Amino acid sequence: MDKKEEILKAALKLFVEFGFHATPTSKIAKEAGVANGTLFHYYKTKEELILALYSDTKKRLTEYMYSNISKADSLELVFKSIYTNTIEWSLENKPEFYFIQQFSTSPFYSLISPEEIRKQAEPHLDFLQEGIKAAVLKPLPVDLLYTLINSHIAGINQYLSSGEFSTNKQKQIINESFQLLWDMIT
Amino acid sequence: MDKKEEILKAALKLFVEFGFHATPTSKIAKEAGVANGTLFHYYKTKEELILALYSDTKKRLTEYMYSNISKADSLELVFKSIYTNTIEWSLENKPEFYFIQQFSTSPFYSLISPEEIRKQAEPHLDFLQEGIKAAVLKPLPVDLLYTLINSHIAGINQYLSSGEFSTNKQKQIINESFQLLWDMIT
DNA sequence: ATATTTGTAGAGTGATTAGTCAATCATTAT
DNA sequence: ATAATGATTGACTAATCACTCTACAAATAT
Repeated sequence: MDKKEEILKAALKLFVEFGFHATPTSKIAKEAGVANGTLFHYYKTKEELILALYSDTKKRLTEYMYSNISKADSLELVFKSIYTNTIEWSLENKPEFYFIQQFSTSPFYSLISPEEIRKQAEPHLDFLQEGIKAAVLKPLPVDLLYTLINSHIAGINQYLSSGEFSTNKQKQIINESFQLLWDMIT
Repeated sequence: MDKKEEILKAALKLFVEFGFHATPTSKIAKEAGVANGTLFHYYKTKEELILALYSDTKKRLTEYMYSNISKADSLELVFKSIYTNTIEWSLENKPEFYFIQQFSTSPFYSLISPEEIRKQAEPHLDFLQEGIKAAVLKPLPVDLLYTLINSHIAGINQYLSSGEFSTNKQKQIINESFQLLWDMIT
């Protein structure tokens, strides 16, 4: 058991349920099964813990997004895989996905340096730029494209999370919503 | 000067800057120019104040969305007016719009009763249902349509807020993004 | 005029919080 | 074996917080 990870896991759970400031570090430590002081041994401040949790979670999402991609496929198929991966991850890791959104619309987000934001978005922007160069995607500003795709995914996640859908129905909605998105940006 | 309004105004400003729990009621009272006790005279608890601020802000947005609509216009033009109104409002009331998103992705959101959520979405859903019946909009589930449109608007707001665009460029992006959205859902 | 309600103030309170600290325990290096 | 470093603990503290309370002022009703 890695205590550092246990602390992150506990923090995620409690932040999602109660919010950042309504979650005392003492409760995080308790939930993680460590002493109060141990938490501050690994993270100098509560803020540092929050930022670390965001970076960690975002990193895990990005890794999953680009997993199981066969480079041989057409750009559309690669794009669809990334899209499907993202929504799958968001549904299989609801607290994590919710946390990312909660964090992004909180004052903590402004504590992330512009460099790190750019660095995190870079692979995605590069991929989109490729699609534009290949004349597959519409020649829109990549930032705009990126934002639209992100919002679309957030919306689909919200829709699928709020209702009760069978696995098949879910897959169908994901496919259909991909087609909507794809038609919009190509 | 209505002190009740001053308190809401102060709370909005501080919540957006610091977050709900990192904003003490004492600071809200100070910013509003009233005494500590006065705040609790109007709002029994801090939670009540937060919920009131959300309802109030959401209500003002909805009112603006449906303003200056000429019923004689085609469904597309009406839809476009609502779309444009919404984005205009979001840009002219950035803190308010940001607050709505901050609130929606916070644990406080679950304190809003399902009835009020339904009631708030109802006019929009009715309007979309109309569009489907008239065979203008694709026959998708209205909830899905609604969520997709909302996300799209949130995305455009984020894009327009993050960069520096001239008024004309802004208008152009709003028009283009409307076309993207319209093509997607019709 | 008098009584009653409502608005306003700000000092006060008990509970809670982030972070510290001195003391052990575990692990590794020499 | 010994030293040194890092991990872990939980009691402790100074500050802060949401909210209360009492007093008084203003407005309204009778």
